[in-house]
Amino acid sequence: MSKYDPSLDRLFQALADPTRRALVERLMRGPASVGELAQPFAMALPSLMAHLRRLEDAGLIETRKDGRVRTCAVVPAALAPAQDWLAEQRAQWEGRLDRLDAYVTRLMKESRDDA
Amino acid sequence: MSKYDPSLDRLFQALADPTRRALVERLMRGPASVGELAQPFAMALPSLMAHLRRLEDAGLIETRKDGRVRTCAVVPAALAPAQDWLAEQRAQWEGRLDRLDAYVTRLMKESRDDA
DNA sequence: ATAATACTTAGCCTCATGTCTAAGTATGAT
DNA sequence: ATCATACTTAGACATGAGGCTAAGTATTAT
Repeated sequence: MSKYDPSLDRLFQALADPTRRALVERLMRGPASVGELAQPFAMALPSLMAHLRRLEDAGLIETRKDGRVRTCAVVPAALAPAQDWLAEQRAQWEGRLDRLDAYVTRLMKESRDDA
Repeated sequence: MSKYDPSLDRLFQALADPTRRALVERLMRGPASVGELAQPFAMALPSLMAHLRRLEDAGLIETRKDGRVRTCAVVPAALAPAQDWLAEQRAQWEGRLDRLDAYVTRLMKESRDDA
């Protein structure tokens, strides 16, 4: 488990930019066109498009072009690998605490038995 | 909620690199010296040190130098903001589904009443 | 005092990222 | 047919990221 997964790289990297996180947050409330998405940002369109491309590469959004309008929608399931990795780390940590706890408990029991 | 938080940038960015994720995974099993951490990686020490610095800047690890040995330990709580952001997105999405569901339910009810 | 160990610092290199402007293409409206 | 709209593509540019080697520093061992 948790071997090297290049898609996790792209996923975390996609989420590491405030503009892209804002785009995801916006799309979680429903699909939108590129123009609508761009509107709140003080950024040239091509720059924003580049962010959308990165989100799409990471699998976080899907887009489709109808006529001259491209509509973007979030793919919430794409967040799962990130959540899973984080949860796995927490589990690892908690397991470690449990083992420490068991160890200390055993030590205490032994010292009591020795006494 | 979920205004722009630059520390999330550093956190996600720190997790976007496989070497750094591996370091975190390793440290979740217990503290280690720089040398011990470096051992499994085919990478010059300074390169690895740079990764450790990034992890430390992101708050994911803490280090302390005793004599000539620097010991590194993970700070599991530092993962929380990432988990929280992800959970918030999921909640947003589910809220959206709930509203959709309510809407459809209402439509169906109305069309039944109309009939 | 010398030498080995365990990092550290400095500097270089290449590629990736984020941003821009300017020009191009495809579609919808008139 | 012409024009406006909604992206798209291309190219430039500055900065940051990830890697290396070589040389430096502080500790510990002999």
